[in-house]
Amino acid sequence: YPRFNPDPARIIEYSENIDVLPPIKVNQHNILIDGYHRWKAHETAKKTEIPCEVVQTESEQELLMMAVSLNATHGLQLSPKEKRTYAIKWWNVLPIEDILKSLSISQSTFDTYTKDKRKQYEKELNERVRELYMQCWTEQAIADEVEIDQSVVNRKIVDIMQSAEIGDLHNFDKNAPLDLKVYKLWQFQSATNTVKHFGNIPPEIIDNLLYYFTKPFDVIFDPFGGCGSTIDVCKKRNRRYYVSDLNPIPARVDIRKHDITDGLPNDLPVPDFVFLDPPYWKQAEGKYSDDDTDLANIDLDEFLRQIRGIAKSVKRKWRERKSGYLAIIIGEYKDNGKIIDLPMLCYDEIKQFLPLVCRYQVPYSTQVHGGAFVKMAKDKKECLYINRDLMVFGYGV
DNA sequence: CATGTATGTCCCGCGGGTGA
DNA sequence: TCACCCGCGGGACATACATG
Repeated sequence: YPRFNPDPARIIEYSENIDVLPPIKVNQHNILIDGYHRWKAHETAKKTEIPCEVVQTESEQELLMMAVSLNATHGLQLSPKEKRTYAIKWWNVLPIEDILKSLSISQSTFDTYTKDKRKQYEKELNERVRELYMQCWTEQAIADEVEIDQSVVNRKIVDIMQSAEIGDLHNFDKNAPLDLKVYKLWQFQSATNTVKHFGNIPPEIIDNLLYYFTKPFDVIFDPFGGCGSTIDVCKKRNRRYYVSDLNPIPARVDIRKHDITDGLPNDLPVPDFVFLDPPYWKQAEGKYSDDDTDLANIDLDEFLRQIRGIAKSVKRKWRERKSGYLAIIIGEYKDNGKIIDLPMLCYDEIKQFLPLVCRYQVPYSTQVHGGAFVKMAKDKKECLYINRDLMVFGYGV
């Protein structure tokens, strides 16, 4: 029943004239549609029977509609407040003509009732478009998702970029503090990401890379997404991101599932910045997955071949425009006491396609060598590595 | 050639204003 | 609150353009 506040005086008035009241209206399940006051009047007059008209209703919605429209045309009209509530509730759910008719209000009244709701809806729509655009969805895919035309999406995106560029381009530090590194030694406190995932790196590394090598709305590609810290930083810094992983963790729906050993994803836009934080060879064996195609589980030659393949296909993407950066963070690896200089080996592969731009030292924030291993190293007169190399290849714009 | 993006044009509907 | 008018923004559609 649609009315919020019944009128007691009306009930008493009706109860004194029980015999002349028209029948009330219920549906097939004895749900009251029309005649609440008449019904209450019968109760007040201690009657056990009441004349009824039974109608069929298909849905909850139809039932409510019928109740409201009957109410609006006779007896006590719904108050404007009640009408407003129903107008807002039905907007974008029912055809406008039906709403206008049931509430017996004009288009302009309906418009003023629903103004706030429509504004809110528009705002949410734009936010959703922006979100999907930042996740590197194509305009057509966004259009399908939010059920508007591609051209509309295109114009919305132009708006978004124009309105954002003023502040964000030059004030990197505006929204969130940046732990900026001015020397080529990038040491940070610890990995702060709360989601536990082996091999996750401090997000400050990506933050600094974005500062030095990218601008707002650049496309950042991270095929070893892990726990998604790249996404968090990109969101903060207004960068578009395409983050994938062989086995995305369920908690992060915005990490795409993709096996980078199959090549670059075919829906990847031309990236401006590629970030590689690969699980390297047997150091992390089995810690990511048992999948044979996981880079953590393959042998050294195959690992290097994959790195080479990524560099090659990334360069192909940049064939036309000759701009973009590829960064890789990687440390040495010890195999039965024998040191494998992975950074050098990776450098050898990547430099065949892209020139080295810059190289940083990134110390591990946690203890990486056990006591026994340190002793063994001392005995064998060997020094132990304690940092990763962060190498940036590519071309400036 | 296929896919994705931008643009020109038409037109609906919304907002705002006014008077009843 | 409603009817009416009017101006304009934004959405739909078709199509041109860009890119790999």
